[in-house]
Amino acid sequence: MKQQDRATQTKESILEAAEYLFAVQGYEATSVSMICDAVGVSKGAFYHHYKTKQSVFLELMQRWLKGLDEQLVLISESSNNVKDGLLSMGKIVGQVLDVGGPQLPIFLEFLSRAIRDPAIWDATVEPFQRYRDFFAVLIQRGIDEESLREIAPHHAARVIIALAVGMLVQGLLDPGGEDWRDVTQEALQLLLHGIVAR
Amino acid sequence: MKQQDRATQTKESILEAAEYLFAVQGYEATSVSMICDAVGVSKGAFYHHYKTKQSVFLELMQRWLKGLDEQLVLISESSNNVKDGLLSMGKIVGQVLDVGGPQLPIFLEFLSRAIRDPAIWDATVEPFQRYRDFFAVLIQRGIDEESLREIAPHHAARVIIALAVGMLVQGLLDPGGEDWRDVTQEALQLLLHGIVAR
DNA sequence: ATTATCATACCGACCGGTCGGTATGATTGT
DNA sequence: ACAATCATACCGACCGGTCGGTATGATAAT
Repeated sequence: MKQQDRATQTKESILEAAEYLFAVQGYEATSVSMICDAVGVSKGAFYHHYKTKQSVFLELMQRWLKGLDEQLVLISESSNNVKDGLLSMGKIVGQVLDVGGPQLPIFLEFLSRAIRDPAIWDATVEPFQRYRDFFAVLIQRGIDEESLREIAPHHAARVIIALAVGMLVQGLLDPGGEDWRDVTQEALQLLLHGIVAR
Repeated sequence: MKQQDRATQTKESILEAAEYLFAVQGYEATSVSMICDAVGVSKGAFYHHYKTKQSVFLELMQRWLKGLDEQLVLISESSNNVKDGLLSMGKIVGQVLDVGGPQLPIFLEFLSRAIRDPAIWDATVEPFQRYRDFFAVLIQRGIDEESLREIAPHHAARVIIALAVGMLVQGLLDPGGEDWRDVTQEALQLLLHGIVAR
């Protein structure tokens, strides 16, 4: 293998090990040495590829958010009907929950660190607002095509986000409890049609 | 002042300082020494009243949850109408958001530590399930009195919790952005009546 | 006098990060 | 083709500092 290839391979391995360890043990509880041991490289190698421990965390987060982005645009493009689009949005939550028992707690790690760390905050909040705008546009489209009631798109978008985040957190705290894909799907149904009697 | 009074005073001060510092800086970033300095007592005093640093955290969390409990039963008793009860539930979120800019991030701290720490997990998840049951009962009551559609109470309860948690998280990540009491209130309205056109 | 309440001094482990050095390709001059 | 030169990738010992927690003694209330 070429030198450069092996280098990127090393860098990638560090990232993967860090992702796993951060998820299982948390950011603070995971030392740089542990990551190095897991990969089988030295601390020198680590600091050759990454400036700080935090920079690894940040790159991890940006990948995660990028993945969300891609799934969102995929759904928005593949569904012409707004209502169905919203419903299949629920599948994203299911997918996120599916990928990882162990992979998932890193989501909370992202959030809790975002509050304190300005660099992390920038990388977190900005996409969050983008997601909100995304849903707001989607809902406005639904209103225009008269498949949705005349509601405030921004507020409804916040509700959608809240639902997704809340489901993720619950799925996190009660792992074996339910099939959260179904629950999220039904949650969207409830939101769509209301729970009050007619 | 009597000796015992001064002792409980000290113990309480430690708890308050810890709450503040945990919220502002996070659990790990807050050292025992910092707490002691903030209170103006020695480490000996700290470890006289609390077995470990974690035990302080745990007691803090139990108080927090107990406060939620009390507000919930208060609302359930004060409102005869189920629909209004749900709406005023939204006020809890508002209140939680109100009490603290700086006090609030500790909520995420609770969550993220609950995943890793079994002792914290026990103290977190059990109340969570109790809240869910609480709402499930409330919703069932609504169905019985025919003010709500015939929906699955358990699932709807999860939706309510998700909404609350999601709103808290959003309020956390976007502090100056909105009046989250209004948004939560409107979110409940949307959930109640649905967003789909009739 | 005894016990609860605190203060002081200290321990051992561990942390993120640095640094001098090496081993091994890649590049260039001839 | 081959050697000289340079750049990249990596090693592992080490540093200053911090952490949670402890051992022991002083003080003061009962």
